[in-house]
Amino acid sequence: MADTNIGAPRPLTIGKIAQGAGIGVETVRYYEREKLLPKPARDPSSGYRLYPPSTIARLQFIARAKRLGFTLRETRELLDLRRASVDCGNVRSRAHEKIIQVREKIAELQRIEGALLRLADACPGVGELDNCPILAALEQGEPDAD
Amino acid sequence: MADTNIGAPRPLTIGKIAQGAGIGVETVRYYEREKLLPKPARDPSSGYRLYPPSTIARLQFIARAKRLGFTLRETRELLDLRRASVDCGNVRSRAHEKIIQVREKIAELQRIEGALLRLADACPGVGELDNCPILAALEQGEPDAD
DNA sequence: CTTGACCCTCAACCACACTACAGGGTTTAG
DNA sequence: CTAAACCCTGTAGTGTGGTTGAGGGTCAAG
Repeated sequence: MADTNIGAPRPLTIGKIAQGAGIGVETVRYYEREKLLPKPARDPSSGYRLYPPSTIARLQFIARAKRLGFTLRETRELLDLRRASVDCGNVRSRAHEKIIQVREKIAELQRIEGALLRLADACPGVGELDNCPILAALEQGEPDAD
Repeated sequence: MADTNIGAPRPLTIGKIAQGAGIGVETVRYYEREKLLPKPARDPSSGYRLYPPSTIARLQFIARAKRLGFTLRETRELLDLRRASVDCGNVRSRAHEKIIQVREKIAELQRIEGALLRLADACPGVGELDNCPILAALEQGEPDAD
């Protein structure tokens, strides 16, 4: 009875999508102001915002990007890649920039992961941890070639 | 003449380590207040802070962690793992928590990377990008099992 | 021995990303 | 029909992570 009716978009109110994404209603309105969400349709009589269910996924994406150290501005740029379908070459090069960014983050996390693993492994059995060469790895990355 | 004299720690002033790490002098003092850096030695006559060169690596680690979405508090916890050498079991379990955190971040970044790659690939040749299933991937992750 | 670059403390200020009212209208369950 | 639960706009406040400035002392070159 629910999945036979695919023609209807069954729009959700702001409270529903906020709850679905695990964030506050105020935050959703904030993201709209900051252009991370497009302006939604409105109920003509009440003025209530009406969202397609896919908005929940979009909000979850924003939350994930945030946890990964992307600013809202950067996250908006990621989301805008899909909208800029007019100029494909541009999208490609922007996407590649973002891919490089993402790969750098992954590499840095992997270095931290390795250091933490070695740290956890080395711990029981040694008394002097303070000048352990393993820990130096935690504090050293590739030299910045900026 | 430089590497034969390993006995001398040749301490650096705050300006030098800030420049070495690519951050501001004020930020270094801020990190000291926030206990991400231990209180450094001081020149007895001038009161100037004197840092061991390894401080630069520590600051670079902080910068990296920040870019990866760790808060200063979380970064301090990472750095404190080495200091807590007293209680090894504790260090191990804390390190494992952090490893799990780091692996989640890596997995999320890899999903984003994959989505971006497919986006860049799919771009030239199609006219309608808006309801492309590839883009749905960018907006969808594993359901939160929180 | 001065002048400019550097350092000190302390306090105020800033941007970002929310979060919480105030003061109102709407919807819905009983 | 009323009361709770929801929604609206707008403005103000919060926490984090710095940044800037005032008012001063210190060091290195000429």
